[in-house]
Amino acid sequence: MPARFFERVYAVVSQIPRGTVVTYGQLALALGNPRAARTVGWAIHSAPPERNLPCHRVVSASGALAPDRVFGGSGVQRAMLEQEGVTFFEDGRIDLDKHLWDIAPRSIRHVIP
DNA sequence: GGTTTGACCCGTT
DNA sequence: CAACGGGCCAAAC
Repeated sequence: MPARFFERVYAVVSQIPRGTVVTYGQLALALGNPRAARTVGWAIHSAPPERNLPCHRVVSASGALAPDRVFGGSGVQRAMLEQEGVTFFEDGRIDLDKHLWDIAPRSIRHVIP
């Protein structure tokens, strides 16, 4: 029985290194469903807090962060990322060229379909 | 079972 | 450049 989709999302998210970020679409692609970016977003949104996943390291394809309400305040997610060394453009978007994580198939092979 | 819901993505306007 | 619309998929109801 293959792990449920959400579980596979969590498995990959848990391996995102400090100081790097991943996009929803990138995650979906890595899991074999290039068009499931939306579902990935929902999965992360409903991730159980006790798993301590670095969900602040998941961003949109344009480098934009999640709405403020998600992390309970304006600038919260950005502060966490900056603490890890992630840099931003003046318009508030992440510098993806610098910090986007290259998902190595080796590091997620256990969740690849 | 069908319907609804999302922290999306991309092309088009 | 910003806004809009359609497509997409998995879980919850």
